[in-house]
Amino acid sequence: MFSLSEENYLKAIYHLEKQADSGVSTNAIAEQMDTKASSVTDMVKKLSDKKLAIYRKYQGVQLSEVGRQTALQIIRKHRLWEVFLVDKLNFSWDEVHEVAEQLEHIKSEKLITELDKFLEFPKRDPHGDPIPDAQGHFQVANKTLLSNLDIGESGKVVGVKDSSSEFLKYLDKNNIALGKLIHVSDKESFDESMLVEINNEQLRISPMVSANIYIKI
Amino acid sequence: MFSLSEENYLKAIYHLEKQADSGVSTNAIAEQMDTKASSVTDMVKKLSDKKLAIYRKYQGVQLSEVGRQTALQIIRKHRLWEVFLVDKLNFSWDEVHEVAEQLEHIKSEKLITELDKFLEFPKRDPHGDPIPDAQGHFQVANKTLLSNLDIGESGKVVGVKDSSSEFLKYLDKNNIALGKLIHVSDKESFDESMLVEINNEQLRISPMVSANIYIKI
DNA sequence: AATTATTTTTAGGCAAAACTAAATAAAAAT
DNA sequence: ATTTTTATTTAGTTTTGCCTAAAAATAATT
Repeated sequence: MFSLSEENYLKAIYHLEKQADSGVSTNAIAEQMDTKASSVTDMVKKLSDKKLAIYRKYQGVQLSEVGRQTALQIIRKHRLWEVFLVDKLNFSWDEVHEVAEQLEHIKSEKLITELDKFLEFPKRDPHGDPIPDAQGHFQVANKTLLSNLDIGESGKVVGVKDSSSEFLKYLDKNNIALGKLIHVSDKESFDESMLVEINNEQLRISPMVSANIYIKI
Repeated sequence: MFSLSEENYLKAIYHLEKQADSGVSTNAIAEQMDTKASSVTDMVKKLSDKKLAIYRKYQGVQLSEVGRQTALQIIRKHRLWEVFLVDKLNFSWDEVHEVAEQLEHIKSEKLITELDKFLEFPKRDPHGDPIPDAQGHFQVANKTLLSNLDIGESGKVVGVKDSSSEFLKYLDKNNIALGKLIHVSDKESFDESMLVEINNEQLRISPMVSANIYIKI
């Protein structure tokens, strides 16, 4: 159907579209994919020819409906495999990304249908991200970043924005995990650091950290 | 490490080496891989440069020790995934090949170690073929083709030589499966067809069939 | 508004892995 | 021992996806 490279571009554009509201820029894609802008231009033309994206020179790209659906199905596979790795194969949440990055490209309708069933239709991946269903539908959680909470507020950890291995390991080390209750005890105005209570302990966290933890109040 | 294409060549050469005792011919590889002889020559040179194979012009190829080990690890992955698909995801033995063909190229040491553990260290795949361990060791079963049995002999079905979907479906339809006892009641000398007893029923099978079922006496 | 800086695109190339067609070597047949 | 057939290799192309360097368009500054 689509090449590995095409699939990766669709995924990257999908993720970038969530942030930027206008068209996604060539440079943004190049950075995300760790490639050169000229390579992006080439591929974006190809996606446009295949009706997977809408592209106007110098104006950036958007996914077409078909492109969006395709991207969602790749994300679906990625996240289901992540659940598999963590729930069944003893991977930790900071180890799954690379492998899921490969597994998401395996082509088999039955494989993914059965995997979904085998995992009992999980709704979220190990990082708290929603898993689209076969129709591309998924629940958008109403969550905010921990950095948005005011002193005295509390909520439950429901996701992470940065899911890099380094950040996840930091969270593990400090016993911050999905589902945990977190309370904002104090906020330092000059550096935006926070004093939070979690696991009945006080912990000081930098704005880098609080801006990457999703909370549901 | 190695490209998808390189891995597929190593696997093909490995399988062909089992039959042909001298070097594997360019044409044999081309046929197996459904490609052209000239493409094979190109790749075989590359494998030779990388010390994965020993190649002398016009004399065919053999795998080096490294090449053999690499091939065995790909086969290990292929067969473990087949077990996973059948045991955990409700695939039937005629549906697994294509998907395992893709999954075998996923690169992750941990993935395969944990998958093996999760499946409780299976020794054979759904077609009765042995699964090499992490060191490339595997049990060679002493089995013969059903076509080699004489009238009056019996044995247990332990494998298939042809594992094409068509053949496996034929076996399913006739209730022939791994582990079943089979008895040779009669053999027609002029067309080599056989009358066998299986599941307490008499069944006439052609030499095409009896030459593709492995039996342990 | 003109200049400068940044972003994006074009043009031309490269490597991998395939192909076709032609040339050469090996094997088989006369 | 030639000739014919078959197998293999070489040479030259193609496609995909990337690259660099130069050109063109857009955005930012003065």
